[in-house]
Amino acid sequence: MTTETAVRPMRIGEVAEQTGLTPRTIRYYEEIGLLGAGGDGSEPREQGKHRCYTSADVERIAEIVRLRDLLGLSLDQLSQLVEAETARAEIRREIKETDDPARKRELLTQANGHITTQLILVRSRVAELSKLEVELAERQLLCEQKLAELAE
Amino acid sequence: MTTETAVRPMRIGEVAEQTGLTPRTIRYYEEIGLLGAGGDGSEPREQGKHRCYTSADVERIAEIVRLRDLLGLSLDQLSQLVEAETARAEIRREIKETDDPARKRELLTQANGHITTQLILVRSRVAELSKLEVELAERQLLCEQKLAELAE
DNA sequence: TGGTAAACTGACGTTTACGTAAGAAAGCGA
DNA sequence: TCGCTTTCTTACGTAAACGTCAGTTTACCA
Repeated sequence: MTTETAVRPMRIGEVAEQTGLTPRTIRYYEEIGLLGAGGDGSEPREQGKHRCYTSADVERIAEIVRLRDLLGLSLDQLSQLVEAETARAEIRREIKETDDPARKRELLTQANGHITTQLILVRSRVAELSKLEVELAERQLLCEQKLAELAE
Repeated sequence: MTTETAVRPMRIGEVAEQTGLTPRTIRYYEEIGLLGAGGDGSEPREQGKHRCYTSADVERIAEIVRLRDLLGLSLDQLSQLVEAETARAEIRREIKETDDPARKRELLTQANGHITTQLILVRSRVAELSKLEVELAERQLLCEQKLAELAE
């Protein structure tokens, strides 16, 4: 009797459905190094065999897509930003497996750095957009005032 | 003696500098209808003659670039969003020149609609990004907590 | 009224981000 | 084990957004 609630492996088609991407796009992202080579973090997959993903992989991919859409970065910039999300998966895996507290600290610090980088970018983007929003709102107000004057 | 403080006409190179675009890009935007055909709102420019822009044109172009960068839209979507920014320049010009209050009201209402459309888009984008920001911040907190546990 | 810097008009080239087609191989249920 | 669906790899195709000549033409100024 094995653990029934274990990670159900998925193939590329299902991942594509759940992320809104196409299989081709997923392969392409893997090709340019934006996604990890095997699918999940296990052994690098043998030539010709089907890719295999876990639900954790799906979450990571979905998040990359989210960053892509919201920040409008090129895939190249995106790669740098997530600094091979692959590596992060690697990190998470290693965090759970290692017992060395020094190593654990190192990994956590690294992950924290990645998050911080992303936060900085997101926040600056929010700031810029907010500024734009204010300016647009002001113009809208002006427009409405003029309309009100005309109506009196 | 002419009005010395009048609109100083600019040529494409200067506009490029001020907007951070290249002359080619400006011509391209004009080519696809994102920018108006002549430069400024005067007569449509004769074949072969230099394009001529006013500082108002520069502002409009800069704003289009801003929307492009912040929203990450395709130039096609962007065209729809600003609905030929040309038209808006046209509207402004006509607003100043017309004395017909009915026409004026119509133009103002139209301009207001454009602004509203942009505001909706910007606001939804801000909302999405803010949500992402919160999630990233939560993760960051978690990371730091774990690090703190390790350090005790 | 030359001369020169900057601009104009094609037209083809390039990069990014995938789409699409073809033939072979893998997986999985019956 | 057979058959069918889904993937795999390879490779060429494509749309968007410009870059880059090349040969002319303007616009400005000494």
